[in-house]
Amino acid sequence: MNIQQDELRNKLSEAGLKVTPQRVLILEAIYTLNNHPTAENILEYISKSNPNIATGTVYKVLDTLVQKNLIRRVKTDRDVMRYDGITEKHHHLYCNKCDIIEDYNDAELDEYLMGYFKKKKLKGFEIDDIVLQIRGTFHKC
Amino acid sequence: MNIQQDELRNKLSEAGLKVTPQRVLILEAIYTLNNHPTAENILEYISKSNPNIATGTVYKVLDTLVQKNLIRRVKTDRDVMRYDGITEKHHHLYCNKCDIIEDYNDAELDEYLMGYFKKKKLKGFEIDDIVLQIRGTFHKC
DNA sequence: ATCCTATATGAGAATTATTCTTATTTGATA
DNA sequence: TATCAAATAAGAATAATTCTCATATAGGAT
Ligand SMILES: [Mn+2]
Ligand SMILES: [Mn+2]
Ligand SMILES: [Zn+2]
Ligand SMILES: [Zn+2]
Repeated sequence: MNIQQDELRNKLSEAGLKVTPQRVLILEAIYTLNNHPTAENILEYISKSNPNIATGTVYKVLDTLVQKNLIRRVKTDRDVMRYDGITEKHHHLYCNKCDIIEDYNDAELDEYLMGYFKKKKLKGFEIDDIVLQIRGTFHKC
Repeated sequence: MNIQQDELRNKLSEAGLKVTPQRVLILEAIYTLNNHPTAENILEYISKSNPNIATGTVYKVLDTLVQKNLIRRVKTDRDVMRYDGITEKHHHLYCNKCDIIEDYNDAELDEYLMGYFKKKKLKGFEIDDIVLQIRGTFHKC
């Protein structure tokens, strides 16, 4: 995991952020814990190896990372925030039966949508980004 | 507004819910306050005419209405819940500059997407519903 | 029309997620 | 190695939501 550590450190300093152990740990946790962890998930994971990290620090760092586009917030209809380490365009499958949010990549569809909205301009609105929230149920659930 | 009141009462009893003044008021508030109000928005609106409604009741009723599919929760990346009185399929424009979430209807696109995912089965996942979250900026913002 | 009872509400305490405050520590730069 | 703006720890504070329970009420039964 040391090689990744260097990547993480680079990401942070490229974003103009001081490289602190807490920030590295939090980024690492987000990449390791897939399925769009909550602040609490992250805190819990880190606490195992590093029980002295402060709750407030986790929230503060998460905000900073979002601000610098190193991570993203995930839209949900729950009152707990979830975070996404993948900043490249992708969509989400939301399960009705459990709280898994799975990534869904579809370059073909993205291309279609890009073309579709290039033609069909929405009056009064400049589109930055389109994410599909696909609700449904995993067979395993 | 009395004609609508009857509709609201019908909706409630058709859903198997007792028709209480609070439930009618809350449904009415959601339809009146467009832009996907929060519980607080709803409470504030109702309190003008009905200052004795309890906060807990608003949350309780909102949950009940969601359960019975009379309203929907709206996915956001904020920690306040928002509600949608429109239960028919539609998409959302999220503004980067303000907290407006505007409805977007597009039957043509819906049809395309339905066809697209009918062919392209997602392995292990049964799709119920697809909502586009279109992020961007309103020109006025 | 009145009664009955399961259900809903009001009031406010409790909980949960998140933010804020402040003293202390630390990463990066010179 | 010294400097200092920025970051963290600790825990108090706040905001959103949920819970508890005593009282009220909608709607079916009488
Ligand atoms: Mn994702
Ligand atoms: Mn809507
Ligand atoms: Zn599931
Ligand atoms: Zn706006």
